[in-house]
Amino acid sequence: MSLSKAYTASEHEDVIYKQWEESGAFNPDSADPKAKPFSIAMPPPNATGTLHIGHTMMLVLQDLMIRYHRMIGDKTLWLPGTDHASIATQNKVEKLLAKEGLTRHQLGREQFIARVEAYVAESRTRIRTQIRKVGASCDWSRERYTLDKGLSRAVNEVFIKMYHDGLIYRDYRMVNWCPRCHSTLSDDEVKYKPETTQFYYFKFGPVIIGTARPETKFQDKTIVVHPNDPRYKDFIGKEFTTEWIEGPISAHVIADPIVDPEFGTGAMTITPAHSFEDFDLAKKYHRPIIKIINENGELTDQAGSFAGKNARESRTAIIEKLQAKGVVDHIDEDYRHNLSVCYRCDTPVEPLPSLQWFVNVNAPTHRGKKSLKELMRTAVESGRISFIPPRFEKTYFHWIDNLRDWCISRQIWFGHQMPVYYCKKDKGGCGETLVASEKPDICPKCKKETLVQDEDTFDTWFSSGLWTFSTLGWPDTAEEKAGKIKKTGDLAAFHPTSVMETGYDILFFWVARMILMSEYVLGEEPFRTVYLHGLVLDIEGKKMSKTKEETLIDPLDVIPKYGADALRASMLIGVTPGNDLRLNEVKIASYRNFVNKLWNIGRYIMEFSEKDSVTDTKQGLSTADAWIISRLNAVVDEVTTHIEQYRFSQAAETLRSYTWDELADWYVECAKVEGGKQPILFSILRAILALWHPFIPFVTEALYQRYRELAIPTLGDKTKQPQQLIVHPWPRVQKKYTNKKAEEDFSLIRDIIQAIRNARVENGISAGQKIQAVLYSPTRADLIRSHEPHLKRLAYLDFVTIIEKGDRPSNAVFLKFSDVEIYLPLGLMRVEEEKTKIAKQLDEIRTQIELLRVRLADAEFLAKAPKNIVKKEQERLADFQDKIAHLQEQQEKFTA
RNA sequence: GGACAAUUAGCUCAGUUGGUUAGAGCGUCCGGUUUACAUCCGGAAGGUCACAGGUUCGAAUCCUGUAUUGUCCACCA
Repeated sequence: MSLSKAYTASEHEDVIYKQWEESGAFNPDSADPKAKPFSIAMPPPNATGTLHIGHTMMLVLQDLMIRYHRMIGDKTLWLPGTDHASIATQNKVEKLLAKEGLTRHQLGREQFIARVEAYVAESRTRIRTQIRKVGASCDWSRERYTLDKGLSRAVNEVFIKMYHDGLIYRDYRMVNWCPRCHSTLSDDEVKYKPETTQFYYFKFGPVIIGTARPETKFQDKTIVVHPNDPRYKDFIGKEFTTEWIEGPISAHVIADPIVDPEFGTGAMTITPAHSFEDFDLAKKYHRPIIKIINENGELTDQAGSFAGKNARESRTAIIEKLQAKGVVDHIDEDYRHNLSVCYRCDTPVEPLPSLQWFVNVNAPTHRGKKSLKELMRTAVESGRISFIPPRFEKTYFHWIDNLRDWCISRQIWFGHQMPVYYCKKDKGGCGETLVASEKPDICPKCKKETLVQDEDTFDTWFSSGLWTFSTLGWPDTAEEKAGKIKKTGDLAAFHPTSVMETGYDILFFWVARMILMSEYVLGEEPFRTVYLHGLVLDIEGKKMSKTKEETLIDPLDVIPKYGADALRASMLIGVTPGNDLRLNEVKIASYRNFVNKLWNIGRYIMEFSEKDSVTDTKQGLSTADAWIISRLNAVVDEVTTHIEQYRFSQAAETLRSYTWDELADWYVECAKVEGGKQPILFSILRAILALWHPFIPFVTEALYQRYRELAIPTLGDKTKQPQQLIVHPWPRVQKKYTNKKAEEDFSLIRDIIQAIRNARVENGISAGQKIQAVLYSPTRADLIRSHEPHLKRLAYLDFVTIIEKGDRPSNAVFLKFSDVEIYLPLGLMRVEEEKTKIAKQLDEIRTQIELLRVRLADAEFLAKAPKNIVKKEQERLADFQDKIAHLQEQQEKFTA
């Protein structure tokens, strides 16, 4: 079967993926057990539906690293999975239910969870297919899900461990509450939206106070001012009665330096239950915490006639009422601040006091008495974990410094339920709180069957924080004795993982928490390198969103159209770590062309190159042969270094330039002239297919399989030819093929041809028209003579004269490289244009010469610059002077 | 308010520790179906590397400041 003229990705991709999967290549168990391990835990996509372009980004980068390491012979594991994503998934299903006119409360916890599980099962199936579409070579036999039994056990074990270590506590504290999700949110789960709103000034007893949230102020009975504020000095400690929303209220004035005299009127009231700062103040001065807003966002009985009404919606009515009482001093209509909203549903967050579970990040742990904060910090400070790009280390440290205790309980139904049991007093129990991995039948204290499990579930990041090791069989694969941990199985083989590759947007949510968990639980880092990629933006530089269909790139639309390889290339080339990527369809289409070009290079080599004379190689290599092989050697070296240094884009750029500019444009053309080049062409093809494979696995695999069918002997290459490219050894640098002489010789031939082509176009010679050339060179005539057929074909010449000495033609276009002079006697030569061109060149070179002369006359430069640089500059000057002499010579010929 | 990026050709972006005349892709212009590829080939035009200082023999690259854009963090009632 021959290859088609154009590469149609959709005809190959699914077939090839199936072959890979069935071959077992994805599973590290098929690698040499003694090989060096390389592992990546795939960031588990949320089980909320479908993959988007951001997921493709991570898959593509990770697959590149995984394929490279597999090819260099590492025991390579890429472990895939999905995250139950408690709030996100619950919200999604709630939205679906809403379409049926149902709420989760109507269904009840059990039925609701069943609905969510069904939805998740469907999502997971869909996600698996989508991951395959991108070409991700992950080990499906080790796929995990955060709600798997083993992983759920891991969550309980860690919680219990922390509890007994004194790191977990339950407290009535201010939390971020989302009235829509009906749950707490951690500090990181709160987003801020700039907003312009009203800021109200009220006459409150003797002072005027300002607020943006009058609906929280029903029971404000304390005024705070700055102790040194002269305006209020006399009021401090005084008590008074004032007219307020629901009638007169008595309040008194205290002083605290927390108040900023510059802000508003410099006087504020304390709302203990609905502001983080006020809560702390209220505790400091022993004020009662009175809840004005409940968990539904409604006003409580404390709001008198407003009780039961939505708090935010009541604001206008409250203001009207206060206005009627003449309490409103004035209203600032242009108050700009940030509104706190839920990161999952955009609903304004209500700070309110609530009884929740927290992780203490400052208390000493059993790991050398270091706090969790310190553990997180030292893992990076010590250099055990490094970031790419490194600047994110600063961001990470800054986050740690500002970290407060982590609220881990959520009032969400879907997730890991807290392993906490209460002996209920209202059932006749003793009120004991019990933390245990399994529910005990009876209360161990009062021996009654009165235990009820805590209804709350864990913050989803608590479980995903364990991802690098819970997926490798922890806790069964580790044993801790006297502070020493013994790992077994996959955990011993693959942890710490090698690289964590993810978007910088979840640095805090996830990356930091994985470091926390692994350092605490295992006393080792979860990964050695953190590679952070940027966001995928649309052409306008905005984050892609489903609502903007015109600029949205959906991998599932694009892959069938352009191929997964094209999409992969467009996300790998011209992209640098940590920087956002603007993506559009035009870019993907251009890489489709790029893939097709590679296909055709392969197709030419395998199906059109001359098949005879395998023996030719015995006669030695031609200049072109030696050159392309020498260059390949350099390219293998460069590409390998770039990949090892995580410079993927530069690796691809190096390869692209070799494949196009050297192999396709020059060597293949020379091979046509010289003939009988199959062994070399095949050898090079195989190497570049291997080098390209991590970037564009499908087209390279498709070509390789055809290659194997043909079984053409290659040049001195004894490396194994496995059935599939995915397990082909990575090309190695072979120093004996490095040939600087051939590189120099060939570049002279190339320069000559290019100069002739250029002169042809500039003199209006049509592409098909053959011309004559006279080449003069005292030292390189033999080399040129041996490339006469090349010159003829590639520069479109019908007659070439090559001489060492003697007369040169006059009235011809004249070009020069080192001692090679080229004369093109063109009948219709454009004399004026030639003259102008020469004059322009002379100008440019003279400027350069002037610069160089100044530099080389500079004593400081000569004294301080390295010798090789000085030497280079001297050579350049000589070169320029040489050139200028020839240009002048040429000029004279025209004027003659 | 603090921090971090980015600013290089019309567009999207590279440019590894400072060292030739700063590169690529796309786009533009001119020419072309030469038996792998028009999803192609040949040729060309196009940049005072945001701005102002500084360090250096030498700066797109290092330092300081400014401007613009973006992101993150904090947040005052």
